[in-house]
Amino acid sequence: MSSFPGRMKEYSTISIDRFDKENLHARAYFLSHCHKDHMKGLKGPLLKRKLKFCLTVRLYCSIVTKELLLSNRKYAFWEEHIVALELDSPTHISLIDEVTGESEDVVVTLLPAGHCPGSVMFLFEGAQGTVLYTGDFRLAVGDAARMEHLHSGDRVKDIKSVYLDTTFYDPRFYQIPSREACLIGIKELIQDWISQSPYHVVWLNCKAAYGYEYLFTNLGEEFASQVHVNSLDMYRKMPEILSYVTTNRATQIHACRHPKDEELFRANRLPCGCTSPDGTPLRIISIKPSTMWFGERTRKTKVIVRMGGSSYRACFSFHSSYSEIKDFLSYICPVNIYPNVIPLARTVEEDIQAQALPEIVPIVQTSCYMDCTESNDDEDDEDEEGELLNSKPSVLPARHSSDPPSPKKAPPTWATFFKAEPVLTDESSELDNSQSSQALSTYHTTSQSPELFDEDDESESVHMTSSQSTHISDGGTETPSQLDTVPVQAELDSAAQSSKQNKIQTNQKPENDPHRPIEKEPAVRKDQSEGTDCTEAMSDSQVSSDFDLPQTPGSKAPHNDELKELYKKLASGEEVITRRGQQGSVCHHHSKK
DNA sequence: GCGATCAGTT
DNA sequence: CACAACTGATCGC
Repeated sequence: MSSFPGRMKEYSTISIDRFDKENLHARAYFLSHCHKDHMKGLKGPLLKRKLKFCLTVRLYCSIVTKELLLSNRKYAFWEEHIVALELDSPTHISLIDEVTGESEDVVVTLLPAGHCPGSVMFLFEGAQGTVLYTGDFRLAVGDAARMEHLHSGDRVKDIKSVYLDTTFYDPRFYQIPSREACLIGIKELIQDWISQSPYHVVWLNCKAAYGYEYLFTNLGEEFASQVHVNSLDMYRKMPEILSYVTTNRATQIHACRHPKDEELFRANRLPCGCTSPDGTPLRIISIKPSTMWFGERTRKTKVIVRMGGSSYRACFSFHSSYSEIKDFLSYICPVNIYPNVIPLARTVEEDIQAQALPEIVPIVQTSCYMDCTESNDDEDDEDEEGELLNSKPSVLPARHSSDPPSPKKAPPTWATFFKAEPVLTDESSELDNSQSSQALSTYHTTSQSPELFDEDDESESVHMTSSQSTHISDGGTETPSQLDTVPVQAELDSAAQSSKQNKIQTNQKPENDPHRPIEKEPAVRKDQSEGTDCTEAMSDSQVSSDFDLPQTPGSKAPHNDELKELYKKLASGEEVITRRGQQGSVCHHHSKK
């Protein structure tokens, strides 16, 4: 769950994925994807009112996100204020203060995030440096290298800060099976089941959130059928999704939902109530997509787990694993890393502090991130079994250096979800309980034994239970909403105009940036281990017991009082250097050669 | 009655 | 069993 307060240190007049409280004063808004925890305040009356007076305020997002957002009427009032941007198209934006007229320019580029349809990362470039807000993301190892706009020429851009999806930023979540592997497991399970008879059906127990669409499309493709869902409205303009989903219940694959669906399932009913035409009871299995993770040295990774009876869990993750995050970071080598997800259960006392902690605190400041893992074997948390595949380098993906970025290669498979071509759509039925069930077709007589999926029960170290508490007290001292009811300066919305093909050069080096990385070579060789001075530590205030990251060597934990002061300063927008005791320490980036 | 928040569930 | 959302209780306006 995102706990990003909305604003970044470098470009504080814009708000991202957060629309309440202080964010009401932003000059521009950005939405990385359409999940509720990133839309806090977005339908609020305060914001609605602001839009009436602030004529230059816009909401920037991907085309798909705009489509999904507007498919919910509660956000319809945004329609005239949304600027939908193409992926990978640097766009100039003027951030205008409508009161003073002062203005700041940034160039934003949307990068595919692979988290759900329409999800993007925002790359901002301007006078305050290049910063990346990742939103939530699921990228595979090596994906960063394939993103053209992270590069300038044949080297990685100097990235000052990254605001990072830290959901699984913990060595416990070292690996999560790839999308492809998960898909294969799910396909096998489904194949084995539905091929037994037309009465064998599967229910995909998906949560009410975007992100399962690629499952639907792949399964639809694989089994030459469509997946039953509750509604098609949101996909109205997304033909490549639309063609694989249906509201017709006569299919063997369901992803429909009902408030009591689990209960219904236990009674051998589908959420939609579908039954077979001839009264033969359906044989239903449920498959619940859920995240499964494995330690660094775990050899086999089960992708399907039988829960007993006819329910299964299938591996599925919306977020990158620890090793995927590491790979991403080690490639882009940001100077600062700020967590977007702070998973900790605070004590009451800490909660008090938290009220004054609206701002993000860097968890890492270093000019060389990688190699850090070399030194500390992040508590070998429970990868008991020594196994092969202990290729240490896996932490630090080898390739890079000599590998010139290959932006040509197909970026994260989700590219297709970023298209939203208008398409004529019919409206579809509702839940008319009863008939309408044409005979279930597709009768595969290939009966098979149900034992495909990874069935290695050798002590595998799977999931641990931790408490990724979603209770992070809402940062931000509530300030009386000084709703800027300001005179409107009908400044042309040239601001909102996309001047595409602005291949901006990113060699701007903000002069007054104390954190400025020293001539960074993006490409990182992973062989030398000079990284002992690299830091990998969360600000103590942010560290939950779940994370236990080693503290920066040579640094000391600030006391509560110090932290309080710091938070106050941050809250007031005062410039604060939060650099943590690692002054002279530098991770030299060796040239790629 | 609406919305925000929290606790509990899934 | 790890996401993200829904439900219901409570509180305030």
